[in-house]
Amino acid sequence: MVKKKPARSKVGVAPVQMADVRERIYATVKRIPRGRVSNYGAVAEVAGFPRRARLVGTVLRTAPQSLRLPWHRVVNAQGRVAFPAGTPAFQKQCGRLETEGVVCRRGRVDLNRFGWPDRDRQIDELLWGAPRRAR
DNA sequence: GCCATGACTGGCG
DNA sequence: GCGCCAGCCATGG
Repeated sequence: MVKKKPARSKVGVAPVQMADVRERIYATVKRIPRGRVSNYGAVAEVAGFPRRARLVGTVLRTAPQSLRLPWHRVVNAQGRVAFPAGTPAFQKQCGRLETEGVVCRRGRVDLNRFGWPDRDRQIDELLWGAPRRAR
């Protein structure tokens, strides 16, 4: 069976208030444990806004520095740093992750190992019957 | 108020 | 692994 469309339509997406959205996203990002990483889609979902990954990016980009958010713990769904390789932000993010024990090679991290929440790993176990250690 | 932009994502070649 | 594309949508000029 061919899944035709990813159905990325507005259907099923609840309307939200940005003030509330920001609060929740800030809180969610703060909840990411040290030494773990999450991705935009996951943060959005945990915060209660499924399919709003891009919104997380926007919120983080416009977040005041004074909040001291652990934004470096958020990467994209491919487990890669969202900034272009070589940029200051890229290097800073990668560096901070390594400081926390997250292996960041060429802007890439292993979500199976460091991903938060653990849903991905659980899916992996469902598929393979046993935890697979990524390298 | 319109329009381009982007810290996204998943599918496909 | 990489690039391109379509869909989505808040932000900023």
